[in-house]
Amino acid sequence: MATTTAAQQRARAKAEYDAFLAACPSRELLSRISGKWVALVFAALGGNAPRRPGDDCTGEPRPMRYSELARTLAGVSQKMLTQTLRSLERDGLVRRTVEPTVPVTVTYELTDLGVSLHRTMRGLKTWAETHMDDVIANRATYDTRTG
Amino acid sequence: MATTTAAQQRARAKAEYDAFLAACPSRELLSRISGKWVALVFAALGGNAPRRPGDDCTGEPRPMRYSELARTLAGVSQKMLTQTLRSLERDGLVRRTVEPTVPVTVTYELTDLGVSLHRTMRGLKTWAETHMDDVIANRATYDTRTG
DNA sequence: CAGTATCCAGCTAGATACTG
DNA sequence: CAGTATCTAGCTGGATACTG
Repeated sequence: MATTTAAQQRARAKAEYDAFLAACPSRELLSRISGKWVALVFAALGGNAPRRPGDDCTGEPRPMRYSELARTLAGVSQKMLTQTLRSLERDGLVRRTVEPTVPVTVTYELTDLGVSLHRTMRGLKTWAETHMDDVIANRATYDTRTG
Repeated sequence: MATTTAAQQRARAKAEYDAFLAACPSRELLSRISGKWVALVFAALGGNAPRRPGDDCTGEPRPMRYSELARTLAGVSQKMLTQTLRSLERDGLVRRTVEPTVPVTVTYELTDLGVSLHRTMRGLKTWAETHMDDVIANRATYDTRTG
């Protein structure tokens, strides 16, 4: 009988790897931007969503109010919008400004860090627009081949 | 009383938006690459993981066998490794080759499409390595400010 | 060697209702 | 207007055991 079982060795490897994964900045970033509404909030605050349906996008970052974001991201629940904005604020990607009017006025805008991340994410957008058709086609082919 | 209730209007907006979201290539791509093991598989097959702990990375894409991948991605379960590889194969990002030896030899390698996506993802990696420290610091500041 | 099959915990996100 | 609070369904990923 070995001094460490296979299960123990796997548990140790897992613990080490979990630590590595948790510390890995790329993984951290991926989980950051892959939230369901994160990319949409970036697009809206980054000026890549039309102000109104049908309008052109300016491509210029601009502040937006909570209710305007809620309208632009049609379908988002209040809970998820607030949660998403809060976590982005916590990470310093979005700035939240409260004006003490009655009722209060709250605006959100991208920080410099947020703008920089938004620019990086547009590389993904470009790849997606260029190649996702191929991916979808590959899926269809695979599915018919395998029944 | 209105002819459509607020709940009905929201449901309609949600249905439309869900369709938009499902069709959005960027969202599709994000969910594709944000799987826990996807980036690691890309790094391994793309030559950005050391062949053995301590080795330098070649940066050259190369085929790897299933067991070699399992060793490189320490901590991955067989289920998740197989599932990840299958889905990448389905999307045409990874090619799976079976040699009918006894027992069988199976190798995985990036396709051209996979290499192209891997290159795009390195933009994220660069941003992460440059800026994630700031993000972590921002988090800490936010947490102390809010208690 | 390279998988399948089954079961289960934890997390993400949505629905709904309420408030300073 | 801009939230908070609570409950819950569904999905992702992990543990474990078995196989051509």
